[in-house]
Amino acid sequence: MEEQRIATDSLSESVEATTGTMEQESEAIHYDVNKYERPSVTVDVVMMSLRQRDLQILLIKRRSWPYEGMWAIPGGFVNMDESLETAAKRELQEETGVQDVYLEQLYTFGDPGRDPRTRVITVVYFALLDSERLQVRAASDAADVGWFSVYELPPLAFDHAKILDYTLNRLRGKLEYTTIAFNLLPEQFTLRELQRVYEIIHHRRLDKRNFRKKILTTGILEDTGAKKMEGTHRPARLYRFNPAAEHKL
Amino acid sequence: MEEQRIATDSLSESVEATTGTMEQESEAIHYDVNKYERPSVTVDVVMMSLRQRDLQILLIKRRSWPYEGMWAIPGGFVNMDESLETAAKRELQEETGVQDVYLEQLYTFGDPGRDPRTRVITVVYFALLDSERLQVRAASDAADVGWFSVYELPPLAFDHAKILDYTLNRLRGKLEYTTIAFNLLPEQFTLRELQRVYEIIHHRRLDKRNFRKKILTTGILEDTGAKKMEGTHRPARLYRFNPAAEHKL
DNA sequence: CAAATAGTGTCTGTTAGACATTATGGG
DNA sequence: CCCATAATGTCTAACAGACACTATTTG
Repeated sequence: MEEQRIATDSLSESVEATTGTMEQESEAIHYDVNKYERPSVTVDVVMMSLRQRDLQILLIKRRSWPYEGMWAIPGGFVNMDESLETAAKRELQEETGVQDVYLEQLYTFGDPGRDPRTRVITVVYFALLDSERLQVRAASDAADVGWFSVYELPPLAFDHAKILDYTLNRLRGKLEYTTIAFNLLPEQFTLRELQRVYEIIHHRRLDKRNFRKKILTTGILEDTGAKKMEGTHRPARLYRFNPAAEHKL
Repeated sequence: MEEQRIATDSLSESVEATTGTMEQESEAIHYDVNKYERPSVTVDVVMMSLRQRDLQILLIKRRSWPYEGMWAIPGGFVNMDESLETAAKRELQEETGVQDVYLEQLYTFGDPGRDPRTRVITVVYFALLDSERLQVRAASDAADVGWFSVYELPPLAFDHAKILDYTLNRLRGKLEYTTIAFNLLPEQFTLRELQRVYEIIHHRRLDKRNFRKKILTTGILEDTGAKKMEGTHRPARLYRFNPAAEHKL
């Protein structure tokens, strides 16, 4: 697995920008911060979770122009004193009340004219939310916030359909060579539940024996000893993700 | 291959930003573009090429504070009326005089305080330059611009070492499942030259027979019929990349 | 004992990697 | 004919995918 739990940590710390066009200035004091017109910068966060055995994302309904009444990916301005990741976490907190989730920077969209109000550059993050912790807040959703299946999306504001397309592809790609899937599950889970994560994201059925063989031989799972009993059938072993074996996937 | 030649084309066109915090405004006319303080946005471009059988990148020497005298990745402000990609292309053009190269958005760094002058958010792109076309301009390099081996870098301004680390990892990863390597070669090339690209980027030797078998069975190469004769030995077949077979890699 | 889901192994085709010799051109 | 590099095939181990039956629990 390439990413840390908070995927951008290792990179966004103290990385500095080059400022080639400023080079004619020879002293800090000569630099005029108001010399150039500046774009607005926002952060949008694609929040995904497994709900009702489906891969769903959180959208908000726009209450004003432009695209009034349409659904959109939640986002907001980056404050002058907060990092991009902090802004994304704030957005997450505001919309879902959840903290400490998998968060990864996806892509930055910055075409002029993309927002009719002013020049807006948006950095898109995506977050994966553990289905169990999310249940708590599920009921508190306001009327203009909703979870939607990524496979049955409503018409979206701006070009958000493309962003989601991109997100889903990224998620699918990383599923194979990272441990990203565990972020969608509670701490303990059964192999069947893990298989379901893969099936829902890839949108196709997998062979149970091959799946279990593949996962178990990597040694990435740890048997908790506990079992999950539900319904009238044989109980399933509960496993937990073993971060120490992360490199094996 | 996931990326197009200009990798961001399919995504950066007409994608729009959400602006959750603006929702209290109900009419366009009420929106005050000067309401919030805004960060500066720059684009940095990591330009890579194969030179002297080495993977090299272009750096510029800083002439002013901060990090005066240190080497840095070239970059500059994004103009209000140009897209991020256009800004990156402009940067490329200014530094190398080359157009129509592989260009891909990498990551956006935006921590506050990363630039002591003001809040600067930088979108980092990386470009791969065909070694042959580059030769033309090689001599015109000014004293404060230089090509450096990614394996022997000078001390870098800001946290540019981390950016390059990230870039190199991305390049290595994509080498396996995309046709990115062809962007470092002229239109026609021998199998040995292609192998060398892989060897230099992975920084280890590859087995000639296995490499050729793997590449040729994908059908991604087209025999031009021509041969490359140089030195006192058997001439090598010249191939060309067949974009129609791109999906096979 | 019926219903429901958990749990398990074999065979086969494909792929990755180790490895050595012959071919063809120029001087 | 010498030198230098191009070009080629086989064997083996690991992995991916197809495929069917037994185990354990509740009611």
